[in-house]
Amino acid sequence: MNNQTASDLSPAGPKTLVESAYRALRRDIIEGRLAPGEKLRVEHLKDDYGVGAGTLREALSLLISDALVVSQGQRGFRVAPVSLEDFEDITQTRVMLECEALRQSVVMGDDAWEANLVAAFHRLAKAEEKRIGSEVREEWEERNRIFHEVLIAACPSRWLKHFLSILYQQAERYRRMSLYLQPIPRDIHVEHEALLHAAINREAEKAAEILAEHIQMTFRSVQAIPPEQLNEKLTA
Amino acid sequence: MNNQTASDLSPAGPKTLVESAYRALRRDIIEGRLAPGEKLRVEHLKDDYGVGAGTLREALSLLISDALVVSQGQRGFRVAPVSLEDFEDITQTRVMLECEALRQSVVMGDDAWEANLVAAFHRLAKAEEKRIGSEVREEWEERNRIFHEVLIAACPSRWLKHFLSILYQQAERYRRMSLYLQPIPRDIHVEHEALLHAAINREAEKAAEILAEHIQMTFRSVQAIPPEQLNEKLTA
DNA sequence: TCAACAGTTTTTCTCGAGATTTTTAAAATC
DNA sequence: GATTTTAAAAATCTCGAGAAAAACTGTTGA
Repeated sequence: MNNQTASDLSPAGPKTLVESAYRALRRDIIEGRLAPGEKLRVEHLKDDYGVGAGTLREALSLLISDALVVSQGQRGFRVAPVSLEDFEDITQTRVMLECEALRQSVVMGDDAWEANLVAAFHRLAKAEEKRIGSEVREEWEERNRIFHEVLIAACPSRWLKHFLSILYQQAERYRRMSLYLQPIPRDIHVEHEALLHAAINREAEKAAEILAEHIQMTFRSVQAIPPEQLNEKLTA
Repeated sequence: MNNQTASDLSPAGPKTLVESAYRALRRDIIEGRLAPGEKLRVEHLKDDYGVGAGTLREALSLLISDALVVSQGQRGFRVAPVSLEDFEDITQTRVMLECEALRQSVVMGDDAWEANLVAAFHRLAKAEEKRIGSEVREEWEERNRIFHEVLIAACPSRWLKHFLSILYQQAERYRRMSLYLQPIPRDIHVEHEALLHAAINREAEKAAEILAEHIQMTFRSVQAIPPEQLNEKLTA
């Protein structure tokens, strides 16, 4: 392991208080319990998360890696703001990087990779069947992330995968805001299935095209939300 | 400003002790005074940098954003290790991102961008003339960075530019190791000049090709160093 | 000679309190 | 009434000391 950042810090369970505070905060930001642009007052938050002030500051510093928190010297920390322009940028950049990673992965993946991919798809499909409930929602999110991860797992570039993990997190934050109001009906299952088959059949270019469409569709579904409803959420 | 990370934290002077410690540490890692893989003992370093333990820990946490420091829970911090494979990955990823950013920049840049580019090139050329000295070396590094920054300044993607600033820092670290031993004679000035002209003439594709070659050349010059000499530096 | 173990030392992690700076609110001046 | 000044309040930033974990050392036993 050569380059490591906060987002993939110790795959196992959290060993320190800093790390569990980091995870709890990250979750609360991505899932919107801490609103975009909101001020993060250390003195208040340390009680909420049950840690000391220094510990919480350290956790917030780690969240800067993920661009989920911003800070300006002597003026404390804030939840990173959101905007439609930012989400468009995230989407475009992600399309570029993830498609390239997928092409490489499809070319280089071995049998074990194929097996992992089929397994990940199966787990995701199971979660998609009962996608209405709110507690299965978390399960679906997790499995969707893993499916995308496994798709590009055979890509040899650590840096590409590192940047993608950051972009995925960012996109998840926007996606969660949109799911309440989802206007465009998408059969995500069909998209994932097409992606799986193109990958297994080693059709790199076709897989990349499907993936690009898949990622951009999520942006469009947010874009299509009437601005009035969005502004409640997007307080950039 | 939407997404901000440690690398571009407060463009002005350092306002807090955390930030000056962060900058001093970053400099010492990039310039090799803190060796790759070296353990970063907070109790020792706090004296060297004249800050408290908590403050130093926070600075180290920020350096994780830049992938210049790694940490494993309960086992402290280390300088990020280096390897030829890592540098190759950095190079490839950088070629991909920086060429795309340059294409967009060349297409979208206005007159002010052209003017900045010519100015940045001129300052760099001045520093290249007297490139032998060791104190002008720092000046050259700075101006080289700015030239590359201005080249892609007109690219509208904040995320692309953000990732590139990280990769540039990483590459600089490797480049500094190689300059002592530089075996392949390169006329860097000529490369920069060709880059400038292609950009000004709005030849996006040609500029991208020159840039790719330019970036890859640096990797090859490190690659060409005999492994024995390298291993003194690359202690991965 | 090597491996396992126990005690010691070092280091990391964590917290609470004090000094600066920013923010807020009220009073004073134009 | 609006702007500036002044004072109080809140928040950030910083440090040093104490608990928990890891690393080291010398010893014991096979």
